[in-house]
Amino acid sequence: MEKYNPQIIEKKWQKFWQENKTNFCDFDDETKKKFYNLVMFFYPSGAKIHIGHGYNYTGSDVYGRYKRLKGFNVFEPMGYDAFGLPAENYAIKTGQHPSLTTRANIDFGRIQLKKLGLMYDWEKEIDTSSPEYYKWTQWLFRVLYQAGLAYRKEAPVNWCPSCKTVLANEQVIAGKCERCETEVVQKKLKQWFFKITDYADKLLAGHEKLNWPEKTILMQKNWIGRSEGAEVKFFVIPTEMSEANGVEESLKQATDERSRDFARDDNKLSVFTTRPDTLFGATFMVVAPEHALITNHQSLITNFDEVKKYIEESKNKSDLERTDLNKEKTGIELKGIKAINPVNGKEIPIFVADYVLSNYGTGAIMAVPAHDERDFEFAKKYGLEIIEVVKDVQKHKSTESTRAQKTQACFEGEGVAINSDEFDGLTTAEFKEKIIHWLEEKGLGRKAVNYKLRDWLISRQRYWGAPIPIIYCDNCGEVLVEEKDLPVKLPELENFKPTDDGESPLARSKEFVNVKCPKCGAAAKHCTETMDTFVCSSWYYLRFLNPDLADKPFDKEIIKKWLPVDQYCGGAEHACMHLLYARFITKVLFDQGYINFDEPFLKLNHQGMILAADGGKMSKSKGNVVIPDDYVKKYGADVFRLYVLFLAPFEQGGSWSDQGIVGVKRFLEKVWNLQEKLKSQNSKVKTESQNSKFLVLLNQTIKKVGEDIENFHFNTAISALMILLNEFEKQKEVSIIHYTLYIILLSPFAPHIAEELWSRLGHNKSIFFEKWPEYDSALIQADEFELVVQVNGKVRDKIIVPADISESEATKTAMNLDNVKKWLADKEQKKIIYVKNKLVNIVL
RNA sequence: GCCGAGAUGGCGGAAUUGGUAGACGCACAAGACUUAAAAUCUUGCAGUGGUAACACUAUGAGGGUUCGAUUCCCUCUCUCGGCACCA
Repeated sequence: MEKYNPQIIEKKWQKFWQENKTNFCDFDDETKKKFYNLVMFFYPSGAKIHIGHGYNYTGSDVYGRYKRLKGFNVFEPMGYDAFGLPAENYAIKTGQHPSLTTRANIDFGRIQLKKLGLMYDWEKEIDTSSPEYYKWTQWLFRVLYQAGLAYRKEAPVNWCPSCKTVLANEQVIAGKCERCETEVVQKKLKQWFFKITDYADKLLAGHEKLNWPEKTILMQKNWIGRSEGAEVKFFVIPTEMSEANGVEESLKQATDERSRDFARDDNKLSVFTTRPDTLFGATFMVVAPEHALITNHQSLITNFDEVKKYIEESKNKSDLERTDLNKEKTGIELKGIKAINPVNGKEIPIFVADYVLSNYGTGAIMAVPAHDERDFEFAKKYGLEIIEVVKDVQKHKSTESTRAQKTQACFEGEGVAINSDEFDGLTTAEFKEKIIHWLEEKGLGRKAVNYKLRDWLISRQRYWGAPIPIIYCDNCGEVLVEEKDLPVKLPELENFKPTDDGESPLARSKEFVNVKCPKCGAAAKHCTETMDTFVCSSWYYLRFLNPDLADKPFDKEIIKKWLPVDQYCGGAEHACMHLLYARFITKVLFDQGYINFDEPFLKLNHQGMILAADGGKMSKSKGNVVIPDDYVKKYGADVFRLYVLFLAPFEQGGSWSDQGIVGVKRFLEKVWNLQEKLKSQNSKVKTESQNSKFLVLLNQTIKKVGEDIENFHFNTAISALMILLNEFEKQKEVSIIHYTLYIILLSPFAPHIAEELWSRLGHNKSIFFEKWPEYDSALIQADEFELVVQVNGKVRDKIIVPADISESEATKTAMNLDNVKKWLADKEQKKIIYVKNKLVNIVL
């Protein structure tokens, strides 16, 4: 018999699949249940398909092939997320136009993917950078705009004063431009946002429906960061006013003056707090450097120069730096103005400090140093008053709790109110409810919900993206491009590098920019920004079902039948961004009546990361990047597929090893050689009952492999297949029936060799038209088992006993073992623990 | 810093409604085959002691609950993913 030669058989079967359209998915097939098996599509940035893709796609493909054998009509598509910064950078680096490099990368990627033997339906390919696709990304922008969910406001961007370009966060290394190492500054630009915050509660509620990893849902929940509390308004008064008239009088005056106009905020400082019960402990206030209060009160602030300098300095710090608890907090008092604590009329100082962020809550806080660690630190540094208002009533009996000691000076937990006038003695929960009521009555505050989630900034001052379909007209303002005028085509620019005034490269094309207003016909300017690539990828799963539709984004009937996605597979790093954006867009399309479901991905699985052999990350600079092609060439795709899935639990990932891969190579060679042991059709089939141990293992393996694939536990499924193979090897002859079952079990993992062995049994059709085997539940239980005998919880002996042994019989047998008697001696037995089918534990 | 996950032999890993720690594979060692090597096959393989039977130790560190803890609880250390313009 010839040797196993993957190079020949893999080419043969890949050709066969293509010619016979084996993987074509007929959406109208009514005979089977649909199964939409989606994997995060490929980003053709210039880096080739690497091990990470190979890992992700193989795992998902094994699952898809298994589902197909289980009788589903499986749809498994692949496409290209082709817009974005890395693709643009690659083009700049190679000096070619991104449309050319992207096309080349896609073509190469497709060849690489086909070599891995993935079950993709190549007739449904999509490319987000094609006008046929981004026409509908622009259509999506229209949907959001018309629903009042797209708006423009000022927001800061990273700006390199030397390169005169906007930089992505990735291009800023330690506060400096990655190219010229100039200090990066923040520059404000008017930019487009999607109002994802309007959907915060819907996004939270939707989690109930999802069969997703717990941790992913938890991360999204924390990212959305819903918290309940109160909005409280503090009056701001000039210090001289309180000095002249006294606090009470000036407060009264201020209240009288403003009472008719509560909404006017310029003389009030509004804060959000989850702990309104600590209001009596608020001894100072802090505003973010960006807060409007500062500019509004510029004339009153006596140390404005100093304040201005501080604001300038904080501009260049990232949120991460600003909120780092380990860094010493800085701040400046706003001299000349004071705030009045609404609950007790006390006059308290106002600071500006960058540990308060402008984009969370109201951009200002009431500081309660006795009960918040950050405020506590700040108060100690600047010598501010600390008033304890919550007593810890929980008995901390453990003396070793270092946390309790650490927070002794600053108790952040819940307890009972003290130093809070008539509220003393209330529990935190009671106090919260009462004080909110009190504040509402006095018009000083109200119940409020706050979210960490921020609106989605979609503007990019970049060339390689979908242009935002908006025209600015002097007469009409923002005008949405009509649907009939879509797509707004990306102009073929020769120079697509960012311009030196912060505008998008699209501003270079006069033809693109100078347009007529669709409403009034006057000369107008086209928006030159492109959309965040996440917008393209937020709806791609819809387009796969109708990649060629020219007059609409998707076909309602097919959508109805095929969505939502049944299984989605991709990296956990997408938990808070792509996965949240796709859910948001889906909910918007649902609310606007375009689709009939409001969650895109019912079930989700993540793959881990494949690390280099030394356990470190793979990187180009280290030269340790593993490219699947090299291994496919050397060992074949089946070996590659098996090895990536065998080396670690799928959701965890692990390190690649050039040595380890030979193990699965040997495994497939053994499977191949099994052909020689096949019983000839004529030989008398011996009764299988003689071999009952083998039959038990066979049935156990069918059960385990199926269940493991269902749970994405591919490594243990492969291990079970290896164990069964080792048993086949011990046999003189292998029954064709068992062999047939085995090939089917192996086929999702190693489709090429399975097809070849299958056809050698005389079959004409692909093995993937077969049925996944059922196991015989009567045959998965062996008739004897190994009983573990413990004394005081330590294993002292093991014996083989019949499966139906009684407790008393088992105990009696166990106690009579020499090695057990030795330990029992003449000691008294306190109790005996018996675990059925497992163990006996004698406790002395 | 904040949010999330993880740590088991020389290596990748297995085992969790609390019940035999180390399945399966790699590496390594010995043997068979061979003129020889490779490949293949057989056997061994957590550590310490012992010819062995067996005993003790061991799942990042320390403590706790339990007849029994890799699994549950507390504290700590380290590693990884995300932190909103990489996608």
